[in-house]
This record gives sequence, structure tokens and C-alpha cells, in this order.
Amino acid sequence: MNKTRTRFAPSPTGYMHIGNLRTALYEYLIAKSQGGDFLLRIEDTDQERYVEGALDVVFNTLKATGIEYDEGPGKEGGCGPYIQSQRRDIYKKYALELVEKGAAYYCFCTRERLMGLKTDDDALGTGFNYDRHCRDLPADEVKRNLDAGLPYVIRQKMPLSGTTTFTDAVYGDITVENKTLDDQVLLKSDGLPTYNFANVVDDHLMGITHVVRGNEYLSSTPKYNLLYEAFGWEIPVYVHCAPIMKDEHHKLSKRNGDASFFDLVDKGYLPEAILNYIALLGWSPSVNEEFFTLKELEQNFSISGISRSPSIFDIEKLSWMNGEYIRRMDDDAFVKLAEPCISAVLTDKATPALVQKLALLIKPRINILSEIPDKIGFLAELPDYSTEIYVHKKMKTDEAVSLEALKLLSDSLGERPDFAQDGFVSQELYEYLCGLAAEHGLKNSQILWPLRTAVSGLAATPGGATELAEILGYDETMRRIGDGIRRLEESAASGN
RNA sequence: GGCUCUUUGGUCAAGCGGCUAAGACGCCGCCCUCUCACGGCGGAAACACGAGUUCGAUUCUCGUAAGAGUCACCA
Repeated sequence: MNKTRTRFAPSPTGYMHIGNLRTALYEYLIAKSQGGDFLLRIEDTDQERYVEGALDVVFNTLKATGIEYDEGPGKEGGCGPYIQSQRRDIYKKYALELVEKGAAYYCFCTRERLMGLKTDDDALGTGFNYDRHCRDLPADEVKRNLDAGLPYVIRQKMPLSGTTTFTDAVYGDITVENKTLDDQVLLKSDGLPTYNFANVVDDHLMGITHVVRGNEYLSSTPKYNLLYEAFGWEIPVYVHCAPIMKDEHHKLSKRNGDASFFDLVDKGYLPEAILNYIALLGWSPSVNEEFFTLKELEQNFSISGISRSPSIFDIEKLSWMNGEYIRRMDDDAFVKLAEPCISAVLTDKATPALVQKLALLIKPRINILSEIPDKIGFLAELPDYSTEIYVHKKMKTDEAVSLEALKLLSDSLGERPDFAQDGFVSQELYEYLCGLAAEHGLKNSQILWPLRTAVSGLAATPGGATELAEILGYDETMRRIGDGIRRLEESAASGN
């Protein structure tokens, strides 16, 4: 039994999309769940698509998600180089071997001729297939053309009849008629291989046992088998995955402006949450559980759980899951994570103690980090608000009750030099206010709601009245109470 | 158009001949509560359609429909 080896083979486009990342994850998990190796290979045979810095995006994404490769660029394992553009000579050698064996042939057709064929075919409404013009060129003519230095490609010689069947671990057996297969190009005129050829050669040379990829390759897989057979190589296990969709009709893609892995991270999603979520998009574990660390995924992953139909990327569920990750995080870790966001809003007022208090108040209330500024902006500056938010039926408050309550607060709090000197402590203040309410025949809510409202200018806040007062401090709290009284008086005056 | 694949609630999905057809997100209601959130409890919501096979089909077969992929010197 060969050791399981999988590979992630991205072409460096500078954009790691979620679908690619999931493929990498599955490849990694298949290898690791079977004690095997996971390799990274860069498929850059299309020189026209070269993008500066694209490799770093690949490296950084894998690093951020903890998907570590055992072999690949910068990590020799005896199968290198792992960058296809550096393997040029290898492909040529194998292409020639195929010609030798009669499974491939030189083709000298010009692009112009090919274009002509294509438009003819389009006019007929059928797909394009090479007309095999060069398939049976006499040996001496081939030699003449070669000697004359004519540009050429090498094409795969497909059987003209019969069928080819391959087995996919997800989709089962699939059979196609050989006559529908195109004599595809293996080696391009620039000497570089096409994806289809490079893949087969490299996967074999690198000992890949499981080929995992998008199901858009399903229809070209019979050609792969024919290639493996022509070489006499062992055929790998195919694992084709259905795509991740943006909606019912569109794949997640850069062109659609969909978020890449790092776009999501920038928005405040945690790499572990993203990874956990996408693992579940198109795969379902045998246990009824949906929270998995990478390690746990390695233990639970199984090819049989991969689904055949496309899945729509649901940002809502990712957000929820991200929130769960935040809530499950230990407090210190979260404080550290949230600190930059909080400090940015509070600027110079952000003492470590304050940041800590605020962070813990926010922790159960956000799903993604980027929600923080909106949640706490009112602490830096009291928003302009309408006095209508003082009205709350269930809390038994309205503008009149609130005005009365705020005045009461202003007076009684103003008479407490200890509060003024030491600042508020939420719990103490809470007890004090409840006592105050009882003393004046008010419900707690008739004091607390107006206070919270005055101090925040918002109908909903992270934290209750006394928690906010503690964070704002005595002076600012009193200032805001005063501000509230003014607003309510103005409102009363204009209302009458 | 040819070939290939797919089809369980709005979404992710379990199911692999017999179930009141799981669970999760979202939504709604109630509870908790110094607002909101968290948490707890409960609810609405699905087998694309039509034939077969079978004592019995979500599950097997064949059609139909609707989607998707592919048909490049791109991967």
C-alpha cells in the first residue's frame, strides 16, 4: 500500500479564493487523516497570467490557516522542483516518449487554420474538435518539418472508438465515448506543457495518490486515464468536488468581486472560523457536530462525506460561527485581539483597564471584529439623538418620567463626593440606584433606562446603565446626564 | 447543440427500502435580564415531477423538468 500523498496545485493569480482554499483543506485532510503527505506545487505554465507577489498570497494563506505542506517550494522532498515553469525539460521528455509509443503526435497546424475550423464548427452549433489533420502525417514529413524548424505542438492521440471509464471517489463510475474526446494539446508551441499534461506527469512523478480538484475537470478526466494508461502508470484516486457558489447561479469568484480569504480576515473573521466553516461547505462529518479545529478535522475527515452538489456560501452562518469562536475564546485572548479596534475608537482614553472592561462587554455581542467601532463609538462622543428614545412602554418610561429621573440623578449623584472622587463601580452604583428608585416610589427601570439612554444616546448598547457609567467615569456621566436634561426640557418646551 | 454531472425546508445538510424525514444558520414566539446581546425553551419551514421495481420508496431503475460543468497552444 502506497503512502497517501496529495497536492495543492494552485496557479498563482494573486487571489486565493474560498473554493481554492477549501480544495487545499480537503487535500490536506485526506493526506493527514491517512498519515500521508501534503505537497504544494505551483502551476505556472501559463506565462501570460504571471502576477507579481502571487506566490506570497499562497504561502501566507496556508500559513494563516495552519495548513502546512510537507513538500513544496522551499521544502525539498526529493520530487522537486515544485514550480512547473522550472520543470520544462521533464515534460518535453515525457511528451516525446508518448510520441515514441504512438500515443501522441506532432501537429504543425497554424493558429489561423485552427481558428478557421473553430468558426466553422461554431456555425454548425456544435463544439470544437481538432480535425486531426496532422494525426497521420508520414514520418518523413514530420522530420522535414522539424528540421525546417516549423513550430509545433504535441497532441494526444485519442482512440477513435470504444469507451473509457474512470472511477471518482465522490461521483462513482463515469463512462464516456472515446469518439467525443478531442486530440488535446499536451505540449504547447512554447515548449511548456498544458495543464492537463503537466498534471499527469507531475502527479505521477511526485507519487500523488489522490487527485482532488473541482468538478469542472470531471469531463476531462477520461483523457487523464488514457494518458496514465499510455505511460503504464498507476491511476490515482480521483476526488472531484462540487463548487462553492455565490448564489444559485454564480460561482464564488474574483470576477464577481467575492471575498478572498484575506478579504474575510480583513473584515474581522478569524482564520480558524473560516476554515471550520468552509470545511462544512460540501462535506459533512459522521458525527453530529460542527465545531472542529484543524486537528479534529484531520481525525474526522472522510472522503465519503463529500457531497456532489454545489453549496452556496452563506456569510450569515460564517458570521454566526465566527461569533461562536469569539465567545469560546478565553477572555485574555479576546482582549488582546480586540485591543487595536477599541483603542482606535477611544484614542487617548484607552487605558488597559478600560480596554479590558469594554472588550469583555463586547465579547458576547459581536460576530466579527469589524463591528466593534460601531458598537462603542458612542463612548468617544455622545451621538446627537432624539428624545423619543426615552420612551419605552415596557420600562414604564417616557420623556416626562425620564426628565424627572435624570434631575433626580443629577442631584443625588452630585451629592456623593465619594463617587466623584473614586469614579463609579458598576455593582455599587447599581445597588445605590435601586435604593434611590425605591425611595422615590419608582421602578428600577424608570431610573436605569433614562440613565442608560442619556449616557449613550442610543436605544441599544453593549452593557447596562451602570456599566456604561463606570466606563465613562463620573465627570463624563454627569455631563451626559446634564445634556439629557437639556434635551428633554427643550423637547417639553417645543411640545407644549 | 453533443457529452457529463446535480436536484431533501430560504441556506448548509443527515438519511443509504419501513423514521412522527435528524441537526445547524436564519426567521418567529416565550423565558432570563439595568437596554441590547449571550443563554434556555418552543414554533413555522423540505424529499422537483411522472412512470416503474417492491408488501413498502426520500432511498433502486427509466423518463421529464430545471440547474451546472465541459467541448482552448487557460488552469
